Amino acid sequence: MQIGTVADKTGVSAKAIRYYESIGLIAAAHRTHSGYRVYGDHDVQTLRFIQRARGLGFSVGEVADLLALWRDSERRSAQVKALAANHVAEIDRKIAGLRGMRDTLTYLMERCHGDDRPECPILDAL
Amino acid sequence: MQIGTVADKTGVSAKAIRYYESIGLIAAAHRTHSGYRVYGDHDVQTLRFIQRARGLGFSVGEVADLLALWRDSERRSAQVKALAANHVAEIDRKIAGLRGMRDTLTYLMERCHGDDRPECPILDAL
DNA sequence: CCTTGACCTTCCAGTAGCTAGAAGCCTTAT
DNA sequence: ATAAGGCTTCTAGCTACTGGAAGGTCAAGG
Repeated sequence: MQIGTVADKTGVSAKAIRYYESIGLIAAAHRTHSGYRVYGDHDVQTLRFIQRARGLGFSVGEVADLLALWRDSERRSAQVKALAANHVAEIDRKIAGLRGMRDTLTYLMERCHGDDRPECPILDAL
Repeated sequence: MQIGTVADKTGVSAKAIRYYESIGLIAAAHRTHSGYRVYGDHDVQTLRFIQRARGLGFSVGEVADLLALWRDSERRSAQVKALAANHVAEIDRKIAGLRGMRDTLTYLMERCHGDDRPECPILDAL
C-alpha cells in the first residue's frame, strides 16, 4: 500500500503520516526501490489508533505513551486509566475556562441593546 | 513610564507588549533618546482592554476589531454584539467537542478495572 | 571614575501539530 | 512520447507568544 491509500483508509493525511514518522511516533516505513513508502495492514491499525486517540484530545506525546501501552502485553490497565484520568482532568479545566468566558460574555450580551447606538456594556467591561 | 512599569500595571508582559507593537495591534511607542519605549496612562488603558479581551478568549485579530470599535464613537452596539455572539458560538463548539471527548473517556474509564491486569477497554476502543 | 545591577534594546529560536506549496522523480495509461 | 496523478524532500507558515543571547543605558555606591 502506498501512503495515499493508507491516508484514505485511516483518515490521517499523507502529510500527517510523514510528520508522525519524522517525530518518531510511528516507525519509518519500508521503501520501494524508487523511494516510495510501503505500508501494511498493521500500519493501518496503528494509524487508526492514533487517529482515534487524537480525536479524544490526547496530545501526540500522550498518544506515544498509549501506543507503548497498547503494544505492551505486560501493561497494567491502571496505567492506562491514570493516563486517561489525567487527560479528563485537563479537559475539565479547559471546559471550566471556556464556561467562565461564555458566562461573562452572555451576561454582557444580555445587557447590550445591539442596535444602532454606540453604548455597549461589552466594551465598557473591557 | 517604561515598558516594565506598564507590564506590572497591566499584567501584559513586556515581551507581549513588544509583540503587540510588532504586529500592529498597538501603535509604536514613543522612544527616549536612548531608544527606550515610553508609555502613558492611555496606553495602560489600551493594554488592559486587550488583556481582558484576550482573557475572554478573543483572538488577537478579534481584539483588533474590538479595539477599533472601542475607539469609534460612531459604532453601532450591534456590531460589538455580533462579534461577541460569533465568539460565544465558537466557544460553544469547543465546549461541545470537549464534552464529547470527556463523555467517551469517562464511559470507557468506568469500564476499565484499573488494576494490574492488562485488559483495558480504553485501549480496545482506540 | 568605575563598577554593579537592574533596566532596556534587537534578533533568533522554539512551542503544537500539522498544512501549503515548490521543485522534481516515478508509474501508468493513452 | 507525453500527460496525469501519484510520490519524494524541503521550506515556510499558522497562533500568540516565551526564552535566551548579546549588548546598550542609567542610577547608586565605593
